[in-house]
Amino acid sequence: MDQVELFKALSNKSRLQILNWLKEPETNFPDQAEYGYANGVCVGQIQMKTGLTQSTVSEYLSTLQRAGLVKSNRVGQWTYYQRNEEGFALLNQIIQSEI
Amino acid sequence: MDQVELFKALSNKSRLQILNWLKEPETNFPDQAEYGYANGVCVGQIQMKTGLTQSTVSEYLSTLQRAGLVKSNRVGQWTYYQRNEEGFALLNQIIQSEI
DNA sequence: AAGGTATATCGACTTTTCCCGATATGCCTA
DNA sequence: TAGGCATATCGGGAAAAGTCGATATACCTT
Repeated sequence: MDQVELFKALSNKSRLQILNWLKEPETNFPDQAEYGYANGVCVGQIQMKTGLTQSTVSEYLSTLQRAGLVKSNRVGQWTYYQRNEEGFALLNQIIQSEI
Repeated sequence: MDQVELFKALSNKSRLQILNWLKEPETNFPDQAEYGYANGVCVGQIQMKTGLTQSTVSEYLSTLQRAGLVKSNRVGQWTYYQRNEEGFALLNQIIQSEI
């Protein structure tokens, strides 16, 4: 992953919010409860909370995934997203030793 | 400092390079030796190493300063820039607890 | 005071990002 | 297999960032 792309992914208020919300899915996405949180939170839930359009949120999630900050699981017609803590570990490492 | 602005400042290859070079000014800016490194490295040295124009580098340094990642000292007609480690500490904190 | 040097700011152009609506894809169910 | 959802992708208009050359500012020297 390119460092610049990683920081670009973080350079947007909505994307930062999404990452933060996904730290506590139970708290921030209560409507997801009936489907469980094991796979993450589905796009529609995230979209509602952001107030952005579906296409924008889908694209933002792709951006975060390309940056390695989230990972996705497709289950049926839903795509669940959750944080990818390995990506955050890499981010920390970049900041500690490469910047 | 706004988080988004902080990450935007980091979303550019040249600015990342500058920050990295400033970790070891003696190694990366040997021509600065005759003026010392106590106040940092002056804009002209940084400009030469980047290969960008003077105006671009001056603006980039302002961007980094607004983000809190470098600090400047004006001495005569020179402006010396150096890393601001407090800014990096804040960056770490943001990543640890706010993202 | 005049000229020279280092840096900052301005104006402009190009490229990228933001965010949308429309459409396509994939999957599920009747 | 048709229709209905959930998500992804496409195309585009507006705003922001990247980068330059030209000009302004500040300071230093003579």
